[in-house]
Amino acid sequence: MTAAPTEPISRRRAPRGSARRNIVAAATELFARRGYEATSVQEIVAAAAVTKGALYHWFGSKSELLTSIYRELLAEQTARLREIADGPGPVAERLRAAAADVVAHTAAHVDELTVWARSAHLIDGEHADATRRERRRYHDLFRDLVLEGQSAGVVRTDVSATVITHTFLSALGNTHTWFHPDGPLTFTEVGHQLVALFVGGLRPPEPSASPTPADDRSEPRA
Amino acid sequence: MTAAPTEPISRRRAPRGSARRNIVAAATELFARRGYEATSVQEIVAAAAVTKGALYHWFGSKSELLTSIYRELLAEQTARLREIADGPGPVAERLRAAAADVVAHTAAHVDELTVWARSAHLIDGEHADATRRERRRYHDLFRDLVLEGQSAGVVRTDVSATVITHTFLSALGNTHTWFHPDGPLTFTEVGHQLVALFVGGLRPPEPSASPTPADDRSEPRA
Amino acid sequence: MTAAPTEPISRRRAPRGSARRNIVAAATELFARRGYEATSVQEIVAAAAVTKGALYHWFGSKSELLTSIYRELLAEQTARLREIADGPGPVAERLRAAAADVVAHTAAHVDELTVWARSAHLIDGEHADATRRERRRYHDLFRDLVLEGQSAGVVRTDVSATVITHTFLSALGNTHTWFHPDGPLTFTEVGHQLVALFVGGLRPPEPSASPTPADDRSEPRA
Amino acid sequence: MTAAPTEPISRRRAPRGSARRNIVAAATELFARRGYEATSVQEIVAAAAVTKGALYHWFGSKSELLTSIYRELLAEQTARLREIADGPGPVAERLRAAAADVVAHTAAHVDELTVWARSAHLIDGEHADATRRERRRYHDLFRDLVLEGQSAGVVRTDVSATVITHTFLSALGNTHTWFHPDGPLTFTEVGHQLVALFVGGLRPPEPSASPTPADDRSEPRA
DNA sequence: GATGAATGAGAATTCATTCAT
DNA sequence: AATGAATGAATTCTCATTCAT
Repeated sequence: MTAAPTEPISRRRAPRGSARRNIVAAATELFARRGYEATSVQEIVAAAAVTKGALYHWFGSKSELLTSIYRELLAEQTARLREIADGPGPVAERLRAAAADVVAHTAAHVDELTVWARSAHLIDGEHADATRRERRRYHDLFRDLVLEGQSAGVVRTDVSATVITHTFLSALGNTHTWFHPDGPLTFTEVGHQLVALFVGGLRPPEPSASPTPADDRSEPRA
Repeated sequence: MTAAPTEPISRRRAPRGSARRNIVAAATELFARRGYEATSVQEIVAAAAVTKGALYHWFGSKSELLTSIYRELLAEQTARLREIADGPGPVAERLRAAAADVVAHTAAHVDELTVWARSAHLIDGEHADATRRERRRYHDLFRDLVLEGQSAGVVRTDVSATVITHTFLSALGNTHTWFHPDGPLTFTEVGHQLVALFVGGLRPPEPSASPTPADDRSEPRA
Repeated sequence: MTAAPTEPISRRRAPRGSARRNIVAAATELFARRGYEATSVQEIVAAAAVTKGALYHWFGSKSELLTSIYRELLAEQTARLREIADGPGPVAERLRAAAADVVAHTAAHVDELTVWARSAHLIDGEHADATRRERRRYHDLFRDLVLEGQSAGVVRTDVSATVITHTFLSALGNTHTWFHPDGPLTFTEVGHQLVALFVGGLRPPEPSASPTPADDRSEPRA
Repeated sequence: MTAAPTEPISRRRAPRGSARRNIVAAATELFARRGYEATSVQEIVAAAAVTKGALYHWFGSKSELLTSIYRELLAEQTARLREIADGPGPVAERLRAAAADVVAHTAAHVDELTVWARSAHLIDGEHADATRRERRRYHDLFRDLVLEGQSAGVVRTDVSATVITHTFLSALGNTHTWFHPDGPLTFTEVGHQLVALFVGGLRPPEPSASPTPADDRSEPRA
């Protein structure tokens, strides 16, 4: 199942002008640098060198603009994860690959992801719901891989696949709050360590009680 | 008979308690539910059944109100962690206890923590800086415990203590985005699993390359 | 797979009829329901399933569209009134027929008439002036019939023909503010009563002072 | 039953400053001269020499401002009508007095009434509903007087009291569309004629069929 | 300790209209 | 005869904060 097209209503045709592209680029940059709420529509159009009317021609609202940016990212990330999950190789290998891919994608789009993490809660309406559903699908894809690992006996079963998935994705989704490019570790190194931590954490525990948890269905809210 | 003298659009009073306490309670609730930026001072005073003047009497600004809420929490959390860290017992035990305490405290104050996580980036000024420094101290306290574990050989050394700390705290700090009280697991169960995952993840990996990483100093940004 | 190319916010097409007719129909309905000012050109074209370009191809402006709708109606109504006024029969009979015709025509076109009554004051320019002159001619036609009745002694002369005319046309033009199809009376019944009231009101009063008023020339403003 | 106070929420106390008064005066004048929709909030505050914030402190919205102006008028008019209706004297006399009073009040407030007549349809929400209910009460008061006249045998019964009431009030409410101060008749003269026409129209018709119409309950919409 | 009217700058959004295609 | 992206100016409304009382 491919991601639903991100557009609101209407017809298909590649924009002749570059207005839409400029708007997205400017908004991405500004949202990342100053935050969604602290960026005014006026600033976006000024940076994109278009008029307000043009922005509202392409996006129904400021929040739809934010949502659009995130949905494009999410669609791409989902496609990649699906490819890995459906690929060949032992599940342990695919799990490691999936984790590494999340790390890489996160690194490549910290800005956009940061903005969404901070401001998603301000968005409501149809678009937001659709986005949350898509995000939910992404999560489920990852969780299914963990479940497969549990079935294969390579992933501990005393922690639910859902908790494992959320933990890993949360840790990743929060790097922006602490990672500093000027720190002693590069993002690549941090990424390796995160993958190692994740993979290591999956190993079944030493002999001790390990009740198989219910395969729960906690829903992501954002 | 002419219409009664007309009045401005405004608040509505209710039997009052302690003004300051009411303000904090109302603000906490509203910030958590709608977000800091989406909550107006007007709404806070209406919910707290006080006037704007009263709010500005107790808090210098809206952002100081947010900061105050978080600082109180942070102080409490820091004190508890310090007690655990400085307590008796083997480091492995203290690590587990610290993790469990973070989980418990997080559960008890999701709202306040969520708000800060989402909106800290909007705040600046003295108060905010001080708060960030305090938050940094909290993080360092936890990391030092991890370092102690690494020295004692009970914690893997191929992942930096900083990364371990951030990972755990991030996973915890994000529970609000996915935990559902109606889901199959109670928060207590999820908490247990998170601690297990954390503790399990700390174990040194099977024989493989494990270069001791530099004890980096990545600074938390928020 | 990346998201499909994104598209602007806009209209949606439906199987088309005659563009111009569709536009008029859609505009009439929307203007009547929500008001002229509260209806955007965008909404009109959406409802008519045409594009903005098409609307501006047929009508020079939004106000010209409104004017056009009303002028067509007015022309028809004027032609009918002229026929009745110039017809055979005693003036009393023609007066009653004219009143009945106004009632019938009003009933058939409440929407269009309502819109004009409410929004004519917003319109200016050549077209609007011409329309107001035409409307004036319609009024004069009716008034002349009343004057003829006064000369013939079948209509009271203590009230000026102008006041009589305006009163009757106003009462008619306002039915939309109070008539309810679900009420106890059908529009036909209400119409009969209005004609009866009009005709009855024309009778000369019982013996009392009745100075013949100047045949004034108060001009309709809208 | 007195008219409900026109204010939105909140407490009572006479405004210290003259801001509110100035706003109402400026708005009344501008709405009358240019129309409600054609008058911007900016123009109102400029004319009232207050800031936008002050306007929104006293009125929740532009439409609430319009509604307030009308409601005050309506309350006054209702009070006067009630006094007349409940007064002493034969019903025929009270009917004439009521009509004369409506004419006088209309003359004194053409501007405000014109604005409401033209723009009421743009207003919705709570305030508008309340206003329509109040207007409905006014209408009922008048109609009850007509009904009393019908019972007493001084008013024709072949036309329903509701239709009579609406007709008279509509004719009055529409004077603004045609009366010209520069015309041959003063408003006082026109008023006298309208009252004469109304009173004359009430007389039972010459011998002819006159079925007592159902005492209908058509609801005014505006 | 508190009030609440007033500020003033700026926010998002709407809209009739144009014009290159 | 029609398209639809783009315009640009204006619109209503919000909001944290102040200050005379």
